[in-house]
Amino acid sequence: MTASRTARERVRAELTKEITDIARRQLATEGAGGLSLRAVAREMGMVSSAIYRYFPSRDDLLTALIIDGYNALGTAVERADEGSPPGDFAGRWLAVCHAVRDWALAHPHEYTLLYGSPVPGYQAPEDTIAARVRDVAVFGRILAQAYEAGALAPPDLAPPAPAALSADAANLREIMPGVPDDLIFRGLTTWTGLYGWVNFEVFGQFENTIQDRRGSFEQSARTLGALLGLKPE
Amino acid sequence: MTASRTARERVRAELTKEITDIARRQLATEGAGGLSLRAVAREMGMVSSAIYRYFPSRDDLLTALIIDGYNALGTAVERADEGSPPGDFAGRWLAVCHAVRDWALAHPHEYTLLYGSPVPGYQAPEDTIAARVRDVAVFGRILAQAYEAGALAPPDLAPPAPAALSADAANLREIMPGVPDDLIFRGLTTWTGLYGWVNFEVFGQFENTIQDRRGSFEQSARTLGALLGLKPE
DNA sequence: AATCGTCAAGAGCAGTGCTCTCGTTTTTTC
DNA sequence: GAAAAAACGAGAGCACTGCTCTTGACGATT
Repeated sequence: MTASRTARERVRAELTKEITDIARRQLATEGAGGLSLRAVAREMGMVSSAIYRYFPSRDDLLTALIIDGYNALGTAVERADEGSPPGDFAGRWLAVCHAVRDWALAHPHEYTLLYGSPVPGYQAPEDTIAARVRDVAVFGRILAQAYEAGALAPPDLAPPAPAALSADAANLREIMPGVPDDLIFRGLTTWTGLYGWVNFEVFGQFENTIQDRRGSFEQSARTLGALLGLKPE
Repeated sequence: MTASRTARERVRAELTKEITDIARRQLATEGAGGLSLRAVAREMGMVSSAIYRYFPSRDDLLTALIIDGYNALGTAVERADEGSPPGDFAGRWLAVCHAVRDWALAHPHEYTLLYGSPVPGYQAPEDTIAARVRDVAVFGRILAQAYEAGALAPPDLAPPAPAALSADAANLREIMPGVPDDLIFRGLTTWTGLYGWVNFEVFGQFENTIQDRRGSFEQSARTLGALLGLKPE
């Protein structure tokens, strides 16, 4: 079966892709709630029930789009990271921040699917977790490498992470190997801070408040980077 | 008309409240997408079309719930702030953080309505902005008072806010009067950081990652507070 | 060549938001 | 106090949704 894909399998793969493409376009224009299997079928010249041969339910289609979204975002973040000199950790962090923001602004509805509120009645299955961690993995790598290289000079802020959190720190260390507890939690704060900003911007919370979004964002990203001890070169 | 409310006006107000109450219950159990005017009507023993006498569309019902939500969250945050000694700025900040998180965890679907992705095809009307700013107003007040009292010792992080952002800083100063530009943007970073965390937790991003959510959150809140120069007493 | 699995099509079910009309009731106006 | 006006609940109906089931045709496998 691995050898020669039958014609049927080929056309099936093509139709599946066509469905997700149309669905992604609908998603981009209408948003997650406006995604309609019937409309997709209509646009394909199919009858609505035929779609169910390819996606057993609307949620399964959504899941496919979500996985695609995680991968697209992950790829964008990875590319951005690779575009900076490996030793310029502050620059890499900033590049990652902009990659996340740029991608989110370019694909607001897909971003919403990933980091916005869960779709009504839908809950992400396990299939998504593999793709979900790609962006944060990049961040963890930067932080771990910067720490290992001794390039971090984190400011001496008040409270170190209490010992009670060491178990969670150990979990998080999978993504940031070798990093001490306190810095792990700073990293967590930094990461959620990044997405907090992007959420606010994508969801329109800055509508009448901030004009220079990119400038303010960069300022925020730099501040968060400084929190980790990342010094611009 | 202000004098004697007619019987009709009274029953109208009561029915309106009953509708929003039932809708809020539905929202709590089903989520935003599962909110159905027909279901509300059914539960009230009314015919579905009658609801439209009170709310001209589903979006208007949602708007009412959103305004209620902003007010509930605003009240919770204000109460939390008042529960701390006025001079203990770090304590007030921490109390506000926990108030936001506690309210969000207690009313996840309402929180989603406020800070999650916008509901499909729905965009918040102007009516909401009055209630929307209550929580951030509390934060701005704490920061402004702390600065005025000379209680802030913000760490010397790398980049001060560039002059290009001074216009936006001036806007934000409405909420944090007297605070210098750089601190205003640190405040913005702090605030978005808080909601970034809460979003991650409410939307299930921490599901298999963090066990001690409250502890980790507090660590993050303290770190963000330290970023502002808030020193615990 | 016959069989078996896959497929598109169509009808149909239950549900949705929303509109319109039709009597009835309440409020306002004269 | 009677007449006009406004508000109201009920009901039918439209267009739409996700989803299921059945039917008949096509393609792949033995």
